[in-house]
Amino acid sequence: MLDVSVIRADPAGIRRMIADRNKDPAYLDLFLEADSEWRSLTDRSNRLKKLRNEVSLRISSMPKGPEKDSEITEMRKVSEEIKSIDQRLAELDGTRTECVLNIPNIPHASVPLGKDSGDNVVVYERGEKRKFDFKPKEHFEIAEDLDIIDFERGVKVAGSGFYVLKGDGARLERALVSYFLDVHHDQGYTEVFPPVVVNTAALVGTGQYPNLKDDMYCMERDGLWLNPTAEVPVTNLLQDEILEREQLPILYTAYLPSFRREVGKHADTKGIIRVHEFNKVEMVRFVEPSASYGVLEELRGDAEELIVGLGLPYRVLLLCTGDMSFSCSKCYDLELYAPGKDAWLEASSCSNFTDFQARRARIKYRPEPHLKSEFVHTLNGSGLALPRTMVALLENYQNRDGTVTVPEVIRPYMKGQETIG
RNA sequence: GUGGGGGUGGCCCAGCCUGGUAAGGCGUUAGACUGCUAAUCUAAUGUCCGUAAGGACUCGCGAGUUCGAAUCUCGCCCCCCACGCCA
Repeated sequence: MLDVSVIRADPAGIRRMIADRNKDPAYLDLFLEADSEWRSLTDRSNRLKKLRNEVSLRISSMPKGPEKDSEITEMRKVSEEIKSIDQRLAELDGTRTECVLNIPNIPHASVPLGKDSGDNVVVYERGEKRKFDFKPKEHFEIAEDLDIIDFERGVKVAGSGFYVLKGDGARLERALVSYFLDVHHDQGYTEVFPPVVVNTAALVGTGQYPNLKDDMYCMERDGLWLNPTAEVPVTNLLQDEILEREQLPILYTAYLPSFRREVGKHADTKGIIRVHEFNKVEMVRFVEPSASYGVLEELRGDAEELIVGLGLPYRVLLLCTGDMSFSCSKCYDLELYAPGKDAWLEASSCSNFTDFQARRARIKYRPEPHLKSEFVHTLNGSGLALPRTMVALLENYQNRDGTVTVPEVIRPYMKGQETIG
């Protein structure tokens, strides 16, 4: 969330920003209204409390008698008034909080203005698209022919949008996860394995709640949610903490299944491009504010290293204001080329959240020892999402005879196996 | 799940029975003093409102009683110990 003083200082600028991001400006208007009443009532409540504090202290040393009784009667009335004002204040504060939680982060100056995904900018494209001397198949054909993905049985045990990896498919998935984690380890990340479920406070912290609540699975009975991305549990590991400057930067990587309801999304019914549960390796960084935009480039490089290692063609997109997600100030998408489908698949999203998440989750650090603490900046990026990596890999490495060559960097994780099928 | 103990400022800890507006210590920073360091002394070290002066809030969270709640009452959360159950 934004610093309320930033909102108060330039409401018109914030209104323009919200429009650039295709978000609802109603929360801003409601905030400004509630905030101004909240401030004046806060002042009034404080004055009455001051009076009560003074008189109460005086009462304690007064002798019994009519004078004391009348003071007590008077204060009883004051207390009632305070109570009713504070009730109204609580309502107003609730409104203020709700509003400010629904106002998006401010885009960085380098982010292109744009309406939707059509206005995203292709920064560059790398890796050669392979020339096929046969018609490349789509991933689900390859996988079914090799019996490494079972779609029907996934539906049987969990429903549509779930699938089963089998045999070399399951082994390949596990190998990819290990490869990703090992590369991140060498890049300086500390591996963590957090809970798969998260509470509502954690979702508020990273910004998925309230605006994405319909996209997540909720276990109402226990007040828990299935994480939509490891970003949520990993970033919130440091919720409510004050770090010393020497502790920064902190780099975490995590492998974790992620869950999305995908309501209202156009269904890619065939295959594993859009599913309800998928594995993902995530990178999360906590850094000093002045470093964050430079670190975003590094983070993107960390994800690209995986793609280059796998030998897959890809491109880098800089998202425009209208297409960026709610919490970030700048975001790159990495898209893998899938020749069977002849399409670019988003396999990673690398974002700088500046202090937006840190303020929601109260993650601070002290720039100077024991002086005033400030919010850190948080960043995260996928490295990488498994299903789409799997799709790109199967389609790029397929052979005329229906087999799939295992990329060299993956072979050590599959006991040296060179082909599947 | 049951029983017991606990949650107090950046950290530690007193106060709770017996209500009167958070004591003390540590760490750190600044100043003073001192050849230097250490020690010592003084001050600062949470959030909010306010241009400021100033004020309010803050004792796990929420509600209640009271002129007044860290303190009393009720509900909830979390941690520790023991027992129970269990992959």
